[in-house]
Amino acid sequence: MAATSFEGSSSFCPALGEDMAHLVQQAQETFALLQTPKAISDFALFYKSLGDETRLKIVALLLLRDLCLCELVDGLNVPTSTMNHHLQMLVKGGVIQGRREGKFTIYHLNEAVRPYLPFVEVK
Amino acid sequence: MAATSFEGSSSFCPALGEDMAHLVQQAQETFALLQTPKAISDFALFYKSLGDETRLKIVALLLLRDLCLCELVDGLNVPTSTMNHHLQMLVKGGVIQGRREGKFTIYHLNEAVRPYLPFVEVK
DNA sequence: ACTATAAAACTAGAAAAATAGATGTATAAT
DNA sequence: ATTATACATCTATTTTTCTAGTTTTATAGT
Repeated sequence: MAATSFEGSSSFCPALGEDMAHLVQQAQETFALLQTPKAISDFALFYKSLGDETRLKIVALLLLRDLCLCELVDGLNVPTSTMNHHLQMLVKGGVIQGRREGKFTIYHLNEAVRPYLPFVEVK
Repeated sequence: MAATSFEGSSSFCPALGEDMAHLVQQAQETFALLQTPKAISDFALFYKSLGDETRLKIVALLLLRDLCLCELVDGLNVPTSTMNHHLQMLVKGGVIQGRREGKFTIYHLNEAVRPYLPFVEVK
């Protein structure tokens, strides 16, 4: 019945069904990213949170020193609610943390992410 | 006329207008990211292109070896046109490159981006 | 060579889902 | 009461995904 030599594959690609299934399995064993649904969703959130020009400017300022929301509003000239929205995206992405100090919330870059910011000058 | 001590600033934030303007200027001098509109847009595109679960899976597979579109379709089980769209986003983001070989387009990870992929196991 | 066929990749367009940004209100600290 | 932040909601825009159709390349047959 089967007209082709490869069961389950109707493709003439370089690597057929069997080969790709094997490669996908190898990737799952190699990268923590692929081992749980949460892992991959966390990584996607991390990159997504950095994929916006305003948020990159926020990160650049936080690389120099910790800043509160109102300072960032002042420096980058965006509305408070918009700034708050962007800061929460960066918190969800694991890029920054906020700590309450009196009536201010001071935002701080997670040091662990520094190596993954290509625009940081490495001396 | 001015009721406050700081012209142009109505804020009692830790750092006021003058201070923030200075910090923003310092950031512009420090980070190439902030020096041209194209630079920041390129970085945003880079991160945006990685901020999607399907595209992270593509990158994981391309870390193992070069693959054509149809192999990725076979391995990740998404429609051809959807895969093509994601591959073009990754190309625009500077994460991968494609080269035509006969009727295939082989996609290849740009080696320069490896250090910025946190999910790569470093041995 | 010429034609027909099929595979692989690309493109166009639209529906569905997610996000950016604005407005207004609520909470917390001084 | 004032200031700083958080939140809830809404609209406009963007992104994701899919269907369908087109182009390019390779192969088979004549």
